[in-house]
Amino acid sequence: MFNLLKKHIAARVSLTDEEFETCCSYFVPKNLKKHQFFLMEGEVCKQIAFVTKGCLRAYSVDARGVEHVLQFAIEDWWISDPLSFLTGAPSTYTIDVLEDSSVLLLDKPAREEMMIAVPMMERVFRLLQEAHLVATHRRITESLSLSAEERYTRFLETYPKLTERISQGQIASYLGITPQSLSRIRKDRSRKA
Amino acid sequence: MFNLLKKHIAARVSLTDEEFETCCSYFVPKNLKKHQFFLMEGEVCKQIAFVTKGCLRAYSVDARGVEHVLQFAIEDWWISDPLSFLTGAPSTYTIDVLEDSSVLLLDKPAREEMMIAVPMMERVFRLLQEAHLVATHRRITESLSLSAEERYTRFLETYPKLTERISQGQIASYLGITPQSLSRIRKDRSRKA
DNA sequence: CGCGGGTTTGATGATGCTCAAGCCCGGTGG
DNA sequence: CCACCGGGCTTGAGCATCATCAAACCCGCG
Repeated sequence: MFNLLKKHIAARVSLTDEEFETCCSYFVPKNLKKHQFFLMEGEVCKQIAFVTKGCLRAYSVDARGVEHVLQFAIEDWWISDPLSFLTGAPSTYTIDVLEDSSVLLLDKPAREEMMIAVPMMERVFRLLQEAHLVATHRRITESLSLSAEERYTRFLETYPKLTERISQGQIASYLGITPQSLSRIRKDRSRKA
Repeated sequence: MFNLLKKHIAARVSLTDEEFETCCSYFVPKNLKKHQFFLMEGEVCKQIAFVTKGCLRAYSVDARGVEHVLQFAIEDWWISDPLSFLTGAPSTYTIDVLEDSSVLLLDKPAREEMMIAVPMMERVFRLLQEAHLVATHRRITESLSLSAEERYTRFLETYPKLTERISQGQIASYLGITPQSLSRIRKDRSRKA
C-alpha cells in the first residue's frame, strides 16, 4: 500500500523508517471506481491524492461544453487542484477516475501536522511544487511555439507510460486538438516511419 | 521610491511603519535602460524585481528563432524566473526592458532574512505565488479553449493598462499569433463596433 | 528629407475544425 | 452462436482560422 509512497519520498529526501511510518499515519487510503468523481467543479479541493494504482484526470469545461484536460495522474503521481487546496477557493476543475484506482489522501490539517512532525516533508512538497511550476511553464511555452504534431511527439517522449493507457480522445483533449485531428496526425507519422 | 511597494504590501497584509522600513532595507533600487537585459537565457536568476516605473518582459526563443512572450511587468508587478530563482537552475527565459525602468531588486539571501525579520512577508510571497499559479493555469486553459480573437479580448479586459503601452507585435507574441493576424483581428473588431 | 520601426493590407497556403459517414471490436441479449 | 448495439477510432469533404511572403504605408526622428 505505502511502498510506492516510500520510494516516491526516498527519491527526494532521506527519512528514517520511523519518520516514514509517521508520515504514513497522516494519509487515508481510498479506492475509487472508474467514472467516479474525485472533485467536482465548484467544490473546494479538500485533499490531495497520491495515486498508487490506476489513473485519474483533471479537466475544465469551456463555454461550448468542450472538456480540456489539464493533467493525468497514474501511479507515483499526485493530483489535486493546488490552488483550491491552498486557498480554499472553489475549484474550476473537475477530477474524475479513468481506471479503477487506489489513492492515498492527505487533507490540509494532516499535511500541516505532518510537516511539523517530519520537517523533511516540507522539502518534498516544495520540490513537488517546483516540478509542477516547471511543467506548467513548459506547457505554456510549447503551446505557443509548437504545432499539434510536435506537441504530440513531445507528449509521447515525455509521458510514454501514459500513451499506452489513455484513449486517444483524452490525449487529443490534453493537446488542445480534436480526436479527428490526432487520428490524422498519427496516420501521417506512421506513413513517414 | 518605496511608496508603490508600500501600497503593494499594504494591499495584502498590515505592517507597522517600522516593519515596512525593515523590509525596504533588503531591497536594492536600480534603474534600467530600454533594451537592456535583466536576465539572459542560460543565466541563473539571482534576484526578483519589483517594478516601480517602466516596463519589462520575459520571453523564450523557440527552435525557429521566434520569440514568445511569457509575461509583461509594469508598475506594481514583479518579474523574475521563479523557477531559476528558487532552484538555482539556469533560466530558459530572457528578461529585457521595454521602457526605461526603475526596479527594486531582492536576492535570495535578502529575501530569506526579510522573512525572518518580518514574518508577515512570508504571507505576501505566498499570496504572490498563488496569484502566479492562478494566472498560469488560466493561461493554459484559455490557450486550449479560446480563439485568437477571444484571447485578445480577454487580454484587453484583464490587462487594460498594458494595452496602451505595449506594441501590438509584443501583444501578438504573448497571444501566440503573428503581428499580421493581430492587425486583422483588430480591424474586424473595429468594423463590428 | 530619408531612414527605420511598427503596422496594415493583399494573396496564397497550411493547419486544424466541423459535419457526416463508415469502421472496428468488445459486450449483451435473444 | 450470432445479431445487434455502442464507443472509440478513422476517413472524407468542405470550411474557418491563422501563417507566410511580400509590399505598401505611416510616422517619429536624426
